[in-house]
Amino acid sequence: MDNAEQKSPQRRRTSARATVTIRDVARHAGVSVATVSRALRGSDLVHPATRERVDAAIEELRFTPSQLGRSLAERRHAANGIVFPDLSGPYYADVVLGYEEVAATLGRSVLILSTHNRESADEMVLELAGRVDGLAVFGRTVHDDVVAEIVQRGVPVVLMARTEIEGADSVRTENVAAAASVVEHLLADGHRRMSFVGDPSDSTDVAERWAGFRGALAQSGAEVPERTIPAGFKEDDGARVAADLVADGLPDVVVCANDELALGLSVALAEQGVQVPGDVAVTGWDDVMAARYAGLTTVRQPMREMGGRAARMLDARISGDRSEPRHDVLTTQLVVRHSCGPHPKEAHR
Amino acid sequence: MDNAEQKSPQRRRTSARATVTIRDVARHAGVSVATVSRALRGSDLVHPATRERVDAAIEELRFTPSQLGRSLAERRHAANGIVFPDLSGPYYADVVLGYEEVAATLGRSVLILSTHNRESADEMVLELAGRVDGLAVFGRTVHDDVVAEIVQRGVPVVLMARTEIEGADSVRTENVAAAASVVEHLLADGHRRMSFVGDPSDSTDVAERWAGFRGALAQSGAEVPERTIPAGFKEDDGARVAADLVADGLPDVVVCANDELALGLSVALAEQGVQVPGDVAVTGWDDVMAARYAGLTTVRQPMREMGGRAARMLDARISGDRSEPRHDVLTTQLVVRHSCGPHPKEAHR
DNA sequence: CCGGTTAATGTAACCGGTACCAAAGGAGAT
DNA sequence: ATCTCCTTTGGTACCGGTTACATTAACCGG
Repeated sequence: MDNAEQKSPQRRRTSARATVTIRDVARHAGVSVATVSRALRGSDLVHPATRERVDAAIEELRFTPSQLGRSLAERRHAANGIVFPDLSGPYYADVVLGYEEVAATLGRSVLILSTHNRESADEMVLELAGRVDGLAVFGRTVHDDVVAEIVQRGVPVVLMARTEIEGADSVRTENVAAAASVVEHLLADGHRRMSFVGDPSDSTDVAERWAGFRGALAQSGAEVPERTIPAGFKEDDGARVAADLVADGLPDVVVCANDELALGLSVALAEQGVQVPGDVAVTGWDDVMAARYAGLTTVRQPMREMGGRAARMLDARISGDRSEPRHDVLTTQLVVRHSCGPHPKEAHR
Repeated sequence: MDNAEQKSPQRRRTSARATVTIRDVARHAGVSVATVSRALRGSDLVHPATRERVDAAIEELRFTPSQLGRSLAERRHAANGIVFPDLSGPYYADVVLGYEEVAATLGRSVLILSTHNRESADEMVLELAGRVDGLAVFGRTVHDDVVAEIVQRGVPVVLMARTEIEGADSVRTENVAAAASVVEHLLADGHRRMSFVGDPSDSTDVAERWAGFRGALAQSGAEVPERTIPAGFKEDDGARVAADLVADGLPDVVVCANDELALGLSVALAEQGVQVPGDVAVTGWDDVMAARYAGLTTVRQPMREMGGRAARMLDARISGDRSEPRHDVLTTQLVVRHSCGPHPKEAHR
């Protein structure tokens, strides 16, 4: 016993930053570390009087249990990760919001990682996977084999807005039918020649929207464009497209892969003297806040719910759910505003 | 030696999820754990041939070092936290974006926590503080004494958009002069009776904007309202204010504490037949994307840079910088748009 | 052929918790 | 008074890495 005290030669305790450990508390309270641990966890195997002594020691030493030690012993991180291509724009923020909200409620911290277009993205994601109990991955941020590797390592993964991968849950929004409803609405308004702006190879979502767009046009007998007008997701990309459109001749409608694109396009068109919706109708996708103020016709997606659902799915897997992977599809909603032209309501009802 | 093998009775290894540890690798490569560790860290104290054997073993066993074990041994988390009142709205997302971008570059993971208005916010933040090497705290999300506690615990803290606290760095944006410039611009346009919407007790920023607003009005000799029209930060809050304004009589200008408020207010006014800027001018703050499309006069703040700077400050502290706390103030910029009335440029130039 | 270096590796003690198992002590039963 | 049984507590082996220190082997000049 005396020896034990000798062994830990208590460095100058003047006021140095000596992190307080559970052993310090135990010594101070005159009990064993096991008892302190039990008191911490609220076990009922501790005598009230003892618990009081321990609590007093904790208070006095200002002890805070190390999350690291705890996690290592419990073999769990109590944290989930979420991976994004990019956090800019209003779209992703909502997903994170929903995710964080639910995760926090479930007692899990949230680690975020935005891959931008860094080459090191794959490594960063793998590293992240080693710090969490579960991982939500948005879109095509990482290669399929990286996701497979993580799944294979035993870390639950849920994919968001991305094609399914063996062994992982997924949540996405409905695109095909929504695209069709956009087209149908436009057709009913008398529009015929439609272009689609966006790059289907960029994301599963865009690919599906393009497919739905083509399908609906084909079914109606209207002219189906052979290819999309390729573009990214930013306002700048929209502006660039505007120039080409004016040069090449305007269609009746430009259906855009997202709102930022559509908004950038509209502004650029206006600057070149093209009236929206007078000369050309424009639609977007996402229903971001700016779309409301710009009067943009668009498709609303429940981004926040998507995040929340991803967090819940992960929680279930981490908690031991071993059922077949789930693949949820959230419904979307056409929001008609001014940018697709005055709707002749009388014409169809 | 034979005994050692007995001791770890290798559970069914059919295909079970037996996490591979550094000791497995060591055994497999026929070296000690120290050597494996050295090989992992890229120490030059490992013979090339040995390194090769170790690498082969790592590859074969698909070994990934546990971040937990590593962090515990190294006594660092390699992660930073960022705390928000709420992640909704375009404003915070930008800060997180800037923060994450820089933190990732510096090799630190990012943990986010949104306190919403949960009662347990304080505990959650304290818990978070135990998982990170440094913490960025936005606005009045947590009480001063909680921040002080964290600082005192030795965790570097940087405050964003919040009054300074002993021992912590801070970054904020300039408010007083910006508010004055808004007022001056409006006065130059001939406006006189101005109201301010927002709750100064809500945030340091709002308090400073209100102060700058009053100061500039007082200096010009114009009438200074005694109190603000209290409101939160959401579009709904703006809509509620609109009703009161119409009932009580309109001023010439309504200066709002942020853009969402201003936008919600404008729409609600329009619905009640009040023209903006014809009957009343409206200004906001933040310059969110929707403000551009709504033509809202506002003040632009470098949110992204604020986040980035916070991340860099934290990094310096974590890396051992012991200099006096820094308090950075970022400059803001008045953005004049349609909502404050046609600017009679000729009048003053 | 030998003491002194230097390179390469092994041993084991941490890091800060959790939890299994054994042990001590008191109450109640016989 | 003795024997169970139950409550409470202590000792200690983990969790999975890092690293100080010891050890061994090879190489050097004299």
